Amino acid sequence: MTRRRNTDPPLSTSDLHAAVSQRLARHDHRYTQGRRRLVEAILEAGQPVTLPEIVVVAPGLAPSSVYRNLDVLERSGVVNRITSGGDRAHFEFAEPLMSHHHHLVCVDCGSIEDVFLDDELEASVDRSLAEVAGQAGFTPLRHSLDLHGRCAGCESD
Amino acid sequence: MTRRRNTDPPLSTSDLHAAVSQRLARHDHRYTQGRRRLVEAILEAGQPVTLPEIVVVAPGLAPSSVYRNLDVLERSGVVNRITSGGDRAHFEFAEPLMSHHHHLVCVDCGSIEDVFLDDELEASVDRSLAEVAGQAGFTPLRHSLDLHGRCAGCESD
DNA sequence: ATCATAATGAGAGTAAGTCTCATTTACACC
DNA sequence: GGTGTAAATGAGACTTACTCTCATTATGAT
Ligand SMILES: [Zn+2]
Ligand SMILES: [Zn+2]
Ligand SMILES: [Zn+2]
Ligand SMILES: [Zn+2]
Repeated sequence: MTRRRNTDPPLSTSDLHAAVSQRLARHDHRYTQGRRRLVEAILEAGQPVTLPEIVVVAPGLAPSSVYRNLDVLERSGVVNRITSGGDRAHFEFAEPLMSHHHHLVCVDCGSIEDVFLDDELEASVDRSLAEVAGQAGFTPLRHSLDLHGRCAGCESD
Repeated sequence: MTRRRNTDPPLSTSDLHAAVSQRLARHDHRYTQGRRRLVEAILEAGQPVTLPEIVVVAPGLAPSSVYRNLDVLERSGVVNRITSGGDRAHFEFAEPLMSHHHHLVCVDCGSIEDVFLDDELEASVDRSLAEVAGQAGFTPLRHSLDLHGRCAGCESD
């Protein structure tokens, strides 16, 4: 598994758009204005976002279209859907558009924050998971590692 | 974080019931017949189960009561809710009623299988997570580590 | 046994997310 | 720049996993 590292420089906005366009084209999808605005809304957020958060940042986007396009972007490898944060799904850019990382999930408010672990630990995790997967006849795609707890805001209440 | 290990002997059924009863009592809840049957259904499954799977194994349990009781059991520290497997939540016994472990999540069928990693890796993971949590002012409770991929059944299609 | 309180269950209600379909937009070709 | 074709859009109906309500029943303490 080769992946973007914490120490890699971030993609520029134009590189991001180019990469998204390329991935959509590979799946015979068009990079329309609505999808551009959706991608920019996720980029501006800088953290995993829910649908209402997207619509606030990018008003005028129809919820039904945003849902459909998040689906298209997910299937095209542009975004990841995160289901750890309560009843609303969060979305963020998928690797390699974003460096490999993990999440602090608040059990009270459901907010999700990105964190980066060092590459040695990631390698050990992948090795161990590959081993148990092999024993189960399971074909690995990616791992997710969340720390559940209370964020600074909720802890102080 | 002290936790049950892979190498610990499993709890006997009567020990399980006693532990569940104690945890419920601690939260001023009663260990009723319905809750006993629910706990036994989860025990018999031996893997994380969804509500329909519970109702098949334990017919006669009213879905509304099962949902309510899964909630009570979760708040009492008896079961964990797993939301990684598609649109239905899966439930399993929480630590320390079950040894600490992780999940193989099939991206096609949503099934979830338990896997156990060695204690050294778990310790490294906890150490790294504690570090990034501290930097973010985040209070850790537990980690979750899933491997997403395709199970043997779905891969062969 | 009695009592106070918690649990039950049938069904109504909620809300995140999906589907439908008439209209609009994007791209390929000229 | 026009034209044609297939994909994308969006308003709203629909689905469904789950929660809530409330009249009835089971539970455990005394
Ligand atoms: Zn993230
Ligand atoms: Zn990782
Ligand atoms: Zn498990
Ligand atoms: Zn672990």
